Amino acid sequence: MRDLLFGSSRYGELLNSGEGIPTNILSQRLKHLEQAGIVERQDSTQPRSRYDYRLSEAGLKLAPAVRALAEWGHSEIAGTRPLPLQARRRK
Amino acid sequence: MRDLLFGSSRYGELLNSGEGIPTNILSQRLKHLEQAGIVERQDSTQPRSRYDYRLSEAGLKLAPAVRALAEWGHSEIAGTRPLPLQARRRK
DNA sequence: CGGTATCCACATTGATACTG
DNA sequence: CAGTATCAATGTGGATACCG
Repeated sequence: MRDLLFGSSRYGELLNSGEGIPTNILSQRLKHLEQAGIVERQDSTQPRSRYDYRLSEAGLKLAPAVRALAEWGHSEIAGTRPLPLQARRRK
Repeated sequence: MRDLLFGSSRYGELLNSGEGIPTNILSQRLKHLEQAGIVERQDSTQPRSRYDYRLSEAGLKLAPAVRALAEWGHSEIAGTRPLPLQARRRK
């Protein structure tokens, strides 16, 4: 969710966003989030990409919570990074 | 954490706060949270109580995140209740 | 009152290999 | 590129009984 909020929309981007998440876990999470109505998957318009993942309306509403958690982490847990100031614009 | 934020400070209160949480889980979570520096336990000054649990400084800083999550739940998930407007004052 | 001790079920993560 | 399949390890939650 954090990565979807801040620019990633392709599977490969999520996979290499620094988490080191395995492919099966990522795919499982995306599936769960999609079933929960938080993430939407659509065919990609981009050249080398097949799908675009984006947050649904309900998912976008979680942005403040994600941000609050990230800020807490950054202030209380060493080695965690702050979030970008703005969610990246949709293309 | 939610219950600690909104008035509960005794084990029994947390146990009967509507979650239906078993004693072993509650105690385990309190232990974890204490080790994580989010919750503090101290001897109670109250008559029939032995301990008081309260959020540490770091724990209190999670309040906005807890609130944001609760608000999301209340707006998106049927049957979840909103949070009180204010955290209850310390006695 | 505030916990432990068991025991079990299920969820979650992860590494790794493979596929259309 | 975007996944699935497999297997093992660990985490998490829950019911229930018991304890000082």
